[in-house]
Amino acid sequence: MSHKPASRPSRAAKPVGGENLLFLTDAQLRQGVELMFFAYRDMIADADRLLADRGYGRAHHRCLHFVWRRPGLSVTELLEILRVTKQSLNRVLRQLVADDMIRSTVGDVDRRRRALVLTEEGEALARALSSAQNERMRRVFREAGPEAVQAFKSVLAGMIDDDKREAALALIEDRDA
Amino acid sequence: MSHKPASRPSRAAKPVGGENLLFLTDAQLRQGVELMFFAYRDMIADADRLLADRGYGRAHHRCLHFVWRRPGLSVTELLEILRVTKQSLNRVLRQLVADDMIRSTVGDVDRRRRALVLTEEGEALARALSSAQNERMRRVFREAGPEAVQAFKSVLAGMIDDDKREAALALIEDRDA
DNA sequence: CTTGGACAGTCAACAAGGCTGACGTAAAAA
DNA sequence: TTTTTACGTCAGCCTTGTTGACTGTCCAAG
Repeated sequence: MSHKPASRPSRAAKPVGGENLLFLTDAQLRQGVELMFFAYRDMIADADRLLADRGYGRAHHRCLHFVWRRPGLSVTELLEILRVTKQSLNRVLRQLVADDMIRSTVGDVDRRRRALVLTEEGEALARALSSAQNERMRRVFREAGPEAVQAFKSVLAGMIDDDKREAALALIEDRDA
Repeated sequence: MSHKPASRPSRAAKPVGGENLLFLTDAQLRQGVELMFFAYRDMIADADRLLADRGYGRAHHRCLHFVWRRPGLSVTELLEILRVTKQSLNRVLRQLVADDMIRSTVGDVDRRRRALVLTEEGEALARALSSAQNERMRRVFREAGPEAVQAFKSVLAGMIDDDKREAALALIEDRDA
């Protein structure tokens, strides 16, 4: 998927091996990295404001979000998604359970596992956070158009570690239509 | 906010005003946000490994990076780019100066300002960090092709806060060709 | 059946790096 | 001269990352 044959025999600017590879200079690559920094910084800020109101941080956000998207997942599964240590997650998780945002129940088949699900209040917050970020996304996507959005997503997907890409893409799949 | 199809007087489920707006559903937007999370997580990990070897963190990385890209910038300018408080920056900056990575000299025209520049050692580290991230970017960009890269950058630029976009784009401009 | 290893989860203690607020100094601007 | 600006620093707080030890559960080999 994704590709886009990089065709275009160029001819003008700076042909290299029959192709224009100007978009692969160090400066171009660096710009990509820096744009990720700035875009991520501002994107996350929308939700941060909502979280601050309730005394939560980004860790709570990430936790709520993925429990929302994968109700019933275990602590270990969540750890793999977030790539933090158990205690980092557990501290936040304990808080969210105490605040009645997340319910943690003993697993049916394996009683060592916990099944994590959002309460109604938790889901309301998860949805509010998602909406805050979607507003920005919607404006940008609309201005960019469907093809640019597709390209944007392909490039981001390509940046995920090879051995984790499949899991990540499966995770973000739309599941409730 | 956050509705579903953002208009559409129903009818079928596709064309609106002659265009297909399926790429603007909440699920699509959420996928964009999540892809940013996963891509950023893995992109930053490359540099993190290098930093950990020297006992530095991401704060040091950001600091080194922007002093590298804008040699001679002042503390206040750096604060505006990073959006952190003076104390957060100063803690890290003091360390980097002590480690002889950054040199802080009194400004020429305004002696209240400090002009921050990298030492040779600092520049070597900044380049190494950049290279680590460029490797991933290069592979992804090459696979995506120039048009997708252009789209990717446009979308990211669109995500930056309106009132900060100009400054950010000016900052990432190639300056030494 | 028992026992030992592996796995899931919890908790304690610590470090990094954000934050606010207050204060001091030097230099520029009014 | 007075005020404002740029910078540095102290004290103290909070979130969120880390490691390491611990409990409880499952499963398989003896």
